[in-house]
Amino acid sequence: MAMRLFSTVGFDATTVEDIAAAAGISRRTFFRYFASKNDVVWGRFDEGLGQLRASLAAAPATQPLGDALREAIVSFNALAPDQVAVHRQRMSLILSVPSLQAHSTLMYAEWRRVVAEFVASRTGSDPGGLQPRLAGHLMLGAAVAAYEQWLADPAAELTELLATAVQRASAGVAS
Amino acid sequence: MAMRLFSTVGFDATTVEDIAAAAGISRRTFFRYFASKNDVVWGRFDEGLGQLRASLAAAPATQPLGDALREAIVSFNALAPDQVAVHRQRMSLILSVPSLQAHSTLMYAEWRRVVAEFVASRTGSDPGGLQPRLAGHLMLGAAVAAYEQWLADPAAELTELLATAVQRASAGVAS
DNA sequence: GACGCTAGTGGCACCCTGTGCCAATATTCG
DNA sequence: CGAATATTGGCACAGGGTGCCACTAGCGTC
Repeated sequence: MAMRLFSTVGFDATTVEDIAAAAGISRRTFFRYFASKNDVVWGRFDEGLGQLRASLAAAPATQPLGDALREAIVSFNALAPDQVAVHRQRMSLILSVPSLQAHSTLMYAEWRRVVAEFVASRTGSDPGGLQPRLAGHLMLGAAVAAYEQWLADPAAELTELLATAVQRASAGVAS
Repeated sequence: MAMRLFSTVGFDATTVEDIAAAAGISRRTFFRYFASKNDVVWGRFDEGLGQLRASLAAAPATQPLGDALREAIVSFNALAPDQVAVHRQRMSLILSVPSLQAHSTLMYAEWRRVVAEFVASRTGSDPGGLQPRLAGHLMLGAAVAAYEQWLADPAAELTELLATAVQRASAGVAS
């Protein structure tokens, strides 16, 4: 609903007042449902993080670190066909609107933490150490690069781009 | 000057009004020197980017891609001993204050572009392609991970952390 | 020195996001 | 039904950021 406004009027040009009016609630109430205007675009991202965490935890211990990460990240970003258009819209906003681009970093921080903790648990190291932290950053970088590429090329397959990018990036993760 | 306020009072608690007053100018004039309060912390970052670009361009063509990137990034972040404390302060703010953390993404975008363009020029590919873009993200991830580690451990050597992190990350950059 | 041009400055009003506070209104439970 | 409790909405406010305009400082020219 709000997304419709964002895509027609533009994110910056849409005020919280507008969104609230469209939703039939007051401005004040809007801020009880969303911590910020930015958060509207992200939906239930934190729930998705739980899935990612679970998916990583479920990886067989015999599976190489890089493979486990790749599979989890790819499936984390798998989409039902009818959601592709919406998701493309969403990601397009996140990666192109400065305000959202900036805000994304705060969302990604948690995402990186999930990856770092998994890597730490696998290597028996401190999640705050260089290797797990680096792994989080590299995996994130790969994912974002894949998304940018996906948005730039409508014909491209997100899943493939992600697999390729994560694959390459994981070369730097192996101890 | 403004940094002093940030480190004593805190970034969020310091208003633009405060900064302007401390600098002996008006609020309105402040915004003619800085596009935003966030930008105060970044100083002349774009000038530094020019150096990075030049440093990369100056790398001998025979030097492997990864080595060229590592050397350029390490020297880009080299500091005179008397600037270490200030820089630590600055980076600590950038990496811990949410508002600055978010804003940093916008700064990093240019940084990544520099790396991507260099990689593209080396591999004769499109700077907007997956590989150069991925290289930008991986190098950035490595650099940020190194910085986080540096801040977490006062005894650590930034140069070494950067070299290590970039070294690992560049495994994913080689064609 | 007087004049006019220009760049820098500051003040003002304004919009927007985000938050604290409190009254009003639903909703649920006894 | 009545009381306890969420949910809501209105209001006022702080703070970042911007457009507009008047004022002033500086500087070259005559």
